[in-house]
Amino acid sequence: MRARRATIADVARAAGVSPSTASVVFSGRTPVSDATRQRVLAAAAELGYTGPDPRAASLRRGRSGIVGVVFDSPLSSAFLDPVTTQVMDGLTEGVAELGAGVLLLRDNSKDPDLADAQPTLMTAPIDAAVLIGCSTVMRESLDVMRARNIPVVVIEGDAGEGVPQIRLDNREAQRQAASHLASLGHRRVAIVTLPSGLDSPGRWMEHAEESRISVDVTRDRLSGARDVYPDAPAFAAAASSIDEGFAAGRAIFAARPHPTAVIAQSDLLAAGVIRAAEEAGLRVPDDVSVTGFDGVIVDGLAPYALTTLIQPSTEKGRAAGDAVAAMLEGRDAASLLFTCVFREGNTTAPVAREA
Amino acid sequence: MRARRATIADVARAAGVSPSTASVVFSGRTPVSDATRQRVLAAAAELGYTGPDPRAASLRRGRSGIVGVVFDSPLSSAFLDPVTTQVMDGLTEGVAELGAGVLLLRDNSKDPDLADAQPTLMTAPIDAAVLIGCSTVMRESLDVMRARNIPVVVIEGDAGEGVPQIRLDNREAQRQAASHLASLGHRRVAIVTLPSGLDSPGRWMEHAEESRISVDVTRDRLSGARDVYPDAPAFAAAASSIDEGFAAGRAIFAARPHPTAVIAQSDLLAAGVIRAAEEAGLRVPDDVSVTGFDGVIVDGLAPYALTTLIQPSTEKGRAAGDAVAAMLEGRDAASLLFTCVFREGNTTAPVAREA
DNA sequence: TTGTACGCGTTATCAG
DNA sequence: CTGATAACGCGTACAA
Repeated sequence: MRARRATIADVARAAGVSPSTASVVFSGRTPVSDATRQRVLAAAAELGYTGPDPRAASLRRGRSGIVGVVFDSPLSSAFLDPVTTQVMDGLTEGVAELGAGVLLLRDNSKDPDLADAQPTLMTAPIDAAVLIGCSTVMRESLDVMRARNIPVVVIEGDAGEGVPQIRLDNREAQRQAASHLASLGHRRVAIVTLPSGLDSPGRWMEHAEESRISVDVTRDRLSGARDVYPDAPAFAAAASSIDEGFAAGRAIFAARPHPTAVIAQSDLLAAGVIRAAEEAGLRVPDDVSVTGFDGVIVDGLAPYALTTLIQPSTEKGRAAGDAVAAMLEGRDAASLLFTCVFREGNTTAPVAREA
Repeated sequence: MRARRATIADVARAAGVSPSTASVVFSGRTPVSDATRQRVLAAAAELGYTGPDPRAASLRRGRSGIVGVVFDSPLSSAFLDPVTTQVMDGLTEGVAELGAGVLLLRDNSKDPDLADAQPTLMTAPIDAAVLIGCSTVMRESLDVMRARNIPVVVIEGDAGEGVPQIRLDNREAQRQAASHLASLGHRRVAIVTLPSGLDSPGRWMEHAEESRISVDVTRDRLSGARDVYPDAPAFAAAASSIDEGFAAGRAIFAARPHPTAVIAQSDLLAAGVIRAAEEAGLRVPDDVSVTGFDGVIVDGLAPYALTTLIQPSTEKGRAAGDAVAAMLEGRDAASLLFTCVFREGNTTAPVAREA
């Protein structure tokens, strides 16, 4: 057994051709006569050569075929959210056309302990980066990206000027749902928001706090609801999950008289709210209407079909992939604003006449 | 603006030191006097040099700091499963200590169309690979891995000899749950299995088919149940989800007399079965006992606490990371067999006396 | 269609 | 603590 693995040069020598010819046989970027191809392949098989070393190829080409995806939350919790999952789906698909794969990266710019151990935007051999939900951090890393000419795209976040954003018109969409409820006659409405970024536990929010919400999505959706219901009480959930929606719902239906409608900022929250309503002996939508947001399939929610806003999450991921591809080809990518489609399910109904 | 980006050589020249010294300043692998360090850093700042190019470093070092994770299902569906999510969590943590990150790879060895576009085990610059749930495919890729001396580890799958496996004692665990039901007096029991790999739709399985189940996990858990209940009817779900469990439950509770207990091969399935039981007017656990498998938190299942087998999924991921680390350091990694912990929740109870 | 020549940007090694 | 040297393995003009 030879100490050193065979290189393409060895193969070329064995096949009696030049290294460049052998290279071309493997990359297929130039026509090669069938005879030589066979010789090269045979020599490769003989030597146990299995193709160009990706590391060397990536240095030479200046491309690694890897796109970094940066999360601002622990990966474990990120993948709990179906929307993130779908975004990843679209993204992987989008970058696949580019011949690239996706490298999971965690934003630990605020956690210096881990910063060394883990690969980062700065140390990973990536051709481009996609930031998911970055709100404020990582300015430093972003400067480095710029200095290195590494394209960056942000999904639902703001990374400063020059960084294309893929976002949703959250405010307008949420306003639609609110208007829908208003047109059904609902006046006593409660809102369940996504985490606000202010603090962790689920709780009622003061009106004055709302301007300090640091999570863009939460703030924008709330604004949309406020356009219609300026005074509705808002409960900030600790996370986007059925269980947190359930907790919020319990708090909400403890009030007397109970609200006749609840605007939830995500489908998972809405599902939890519905459970809480059932627990409180309220029928949905007869006694209380509930709207969601996202349009994801909530496992186990059947037979309800949420009235919700269907957001094109997979398309957002794809768009990010496309944007990255464009920038990699030297074109520049514009920011994109997606819109939601309102879907009326069976969880909203006209407000019951006050008996 | 200069056409070519500054390299470490430029920095060294500007700082009046040798390239190797400059390199050492950035890698920190050798002590450097404070004075020189400052000079080098200053020169770097001056030239807009932001650190070594990861691609070149990876060629030289022979390490890219990337571990590939190969899924045998679409990424979108893979991340729907909480167990996979947790495994990923442990894995990312495990490889982080190695200073590595995780590259998502899809096994498209049976789908030649995509095989070119997407990066694969063969073309991605990875230091090691972790296969999740690989059952039979990818032999070819595996040979290449071996030829390249790239460590491979498999989680809940079999990649042939020489490839360390991280698995669960599925059979023994499931037998425990079955024995628990037996000790509670249950005789009429139904089983809901994970997908069998035979075909997609959820349906009752013929006894004869069971030997042909191609998914290891499904087969092993079924064997465990069969050790106690050799003749219980088995319904193969189309996927591990609450909705599929619900469908299975409906089929199961349509029978008269209905089973007094259901063994589900996953918690999600169990949650769906419970829903179906409720729908059929059966109380859990009074009228029917249900056991799950995995010990994950099922969002929205409260107030039930499943009787289930808690599997150390995060630890499995971590173990895979550790195994990879070991192999990368030249030590060899042994296969690992994890065990589950039986947890009695409030979804199982003694069988009701036949009235 | 094939071969020649060179550099991609770094870092290990070892001597000073 | 610093510097000289020599790869790492490949792709691609360009010429033949």
